[in-house]
Amino acid sequence: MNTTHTERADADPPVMRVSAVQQPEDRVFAALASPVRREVLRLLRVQGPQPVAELAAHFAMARPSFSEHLKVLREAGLASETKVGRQRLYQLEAVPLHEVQEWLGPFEQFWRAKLAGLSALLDSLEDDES
Amino acid sequence: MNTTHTERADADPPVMRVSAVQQPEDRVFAALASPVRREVLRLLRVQGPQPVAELAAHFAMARPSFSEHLKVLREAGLASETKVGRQRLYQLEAVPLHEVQEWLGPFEQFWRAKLAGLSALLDSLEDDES
DNA sequence: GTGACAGGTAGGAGATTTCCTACCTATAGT
DNA sequence: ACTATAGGTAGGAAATCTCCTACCTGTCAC
Repeated sequence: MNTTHTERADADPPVMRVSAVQQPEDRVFAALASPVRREVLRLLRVQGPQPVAELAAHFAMARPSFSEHLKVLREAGLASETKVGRQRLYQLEAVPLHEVQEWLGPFEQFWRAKLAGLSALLDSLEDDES
Repeated sequence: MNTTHTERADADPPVMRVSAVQQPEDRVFAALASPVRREVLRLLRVQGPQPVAELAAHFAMARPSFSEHLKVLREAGLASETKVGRQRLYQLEAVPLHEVQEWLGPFEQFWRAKLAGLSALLDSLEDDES
């Protein structure tokens, strides 16, 4: 049948308003949106902690630009720095990535179904609340 | 004279240049960067396929703005639409999320170590690059 | 001390994102 | 045919992102 009432829409259900202050989770997802920053995280993972210059060598951009990327990673909690002499060792902080993983978790059955060609299972899940 | 001939930097190792054309993976991560779009994906997951109006009811924004968000999700391959009469049913397409999951995979041991308080293990992995 | 080096901040240009209002297309019902 | 509904596109304002050059701070070497 039709829906119970006409679209009263934003009165009854919880309406999402994008808050001015960024939630921690938002910062993490936003940080991952840049290919440069994802590559930095990968480098920190496979090569371990290293100074800025060593990381920056992989990117064709001016140093201050790269510095900004590091700042975004720091503020998302994805990297930390340790001062060693006049250099700063950057280190991967992976815990926030765990939150991303947890966000993805509930979706897993869907792509699993799709990848296994089990569209039937998918459909049954989807039609379940109708 | 700011020529940087003292830096071996971008000669030897592969230098990352952010390509003008967005890779498919970039689109997916970029799509996930918005809290609005993540919430849309969640709604499609827990409530199944539904028309635009039903989805839009959860957000305090004008319809065309919401329409743009749907476009981003479509172009990232995260949602598909099916015309049904004069409405369009949007459906979750979860497969691209699998790629995100796979990107996260190699980081898992790091947050596992951290969450278990096994910093020792973490350090041994990091120093492994010899 | 002076100078070189590592890396950050300041401020701004240009591109992109995000939102808006106005308008268009397609379908359903009368 | 005419009107209402569903939802998209067009174009633009404002905010944000990404990059730059110029400059500043802190540390090592002399």
